[in-house]
Amino acid sequence: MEKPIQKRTLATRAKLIAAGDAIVSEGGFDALRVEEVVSRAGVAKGTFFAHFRDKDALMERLIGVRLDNLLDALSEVPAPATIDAMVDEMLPMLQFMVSERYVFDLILRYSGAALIDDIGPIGMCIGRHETVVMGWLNADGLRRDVAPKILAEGIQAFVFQTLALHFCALHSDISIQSRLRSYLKPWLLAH
Amino acid sequence: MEKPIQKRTLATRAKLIAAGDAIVSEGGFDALRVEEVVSRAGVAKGTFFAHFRDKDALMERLIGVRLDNLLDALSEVPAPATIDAMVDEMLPMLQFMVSERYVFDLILRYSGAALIDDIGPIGMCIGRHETVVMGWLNADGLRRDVAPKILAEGIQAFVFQTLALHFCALHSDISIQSRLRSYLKPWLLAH
DNA sequence: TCATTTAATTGACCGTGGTCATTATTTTTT
DNA sequence: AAAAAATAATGACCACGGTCAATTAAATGA
Repeated sequence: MEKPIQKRTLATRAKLIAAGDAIVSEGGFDALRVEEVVSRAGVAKGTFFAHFRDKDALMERLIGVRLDNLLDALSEVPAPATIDAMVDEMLPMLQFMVSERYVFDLILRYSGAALIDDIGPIGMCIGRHETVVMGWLNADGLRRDVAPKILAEGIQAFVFQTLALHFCALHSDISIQSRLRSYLKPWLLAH
Repeated sequence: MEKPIQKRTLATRAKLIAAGDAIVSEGGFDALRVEEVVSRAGVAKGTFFAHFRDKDALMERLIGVRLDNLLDALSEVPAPATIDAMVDEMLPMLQFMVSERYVFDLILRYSGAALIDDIGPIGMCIGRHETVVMGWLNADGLRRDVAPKILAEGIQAFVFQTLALHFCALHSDISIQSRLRSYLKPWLLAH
């Protein structure tokens, strides 16, 4: 069903991604310029857009790789027994998400799939995260009156709320962890 | 403490806002171009940026006005007695928020204040909304074990989650109302 | 009223993402 | 192996947000 992709195509794409990755590790995601990517990759500008719909599509891939690494680690750990432990496990991923405002905005925008058939790397990661978290919801003391799917979606909602408020000067006196805990305890605990 | 603002300044700003408003009502927020705004207002491009930090600052004002109108209506109604009624009351505002992807993204990005002293129109509206909603939380049957402030922030989180999923093809089979209800019932109801 | 200071306006210019007709390369057909 | 068809790469070009030194108009002081 798949058309055979030329080796040249793969090579070019790899060069573009490598170039983008290098730029990001030097100056952060916000510093990435398409012109810089193509000049480092040694291709013309048009080539970039033959491989990626737009700049954000490359961004998504670069961010997706990092999220995937964090998720690999996350899916290894045993289900945390308390909300505090749950928050602690999620912390590295949250810290990456707020490492740059640009990154957070992008994750927010692409966390849902735009079209059914082009769910991007970030959407995939959010889905993976939801699955991992859903697997934690059998711990003792957690409520059983709500479907795990809804519970997991709620956790997502609170994560995004927490991170959004983190960027807000008015509310940045509270740490990410303690704010997230203050949402998750009433959401998840049986009472 | 305020420097007296020239009448000319006010007039120019009003012309810019009127022009922007006209463009938006003709073609939507996404269709607004700064060049078009200044040409309709009969001023030079630089003038625009003397009045607004950037394009989004005008956008925020235009969206803010519409949100304020919706909030005026919302703050008039008596506190809804059920979750269903609560969702129904919020619906007009939610529908505006998802009227354009562009609008939703902008509201999301500016719903928190960037700096303590420049909380923008959208941030103000989100704050107003939170206050209105917080006033609803004394209804019978709602939980009392969580601070109203946290409860209200949670409602915000679920609203954004609901709207985000609304834009996601994978999840758009469920209506905004029913999804929001499925979050708010477990969040707000005593059990 | 005129000179001086302060504030508003101008528009040529720039950075950067994205397009597309043309050219070059690879694959398929004969 | 040559011709034809399909795919990839090119770079001049455009759109559009945003900047800033120069200019013009308004407020203030004498």
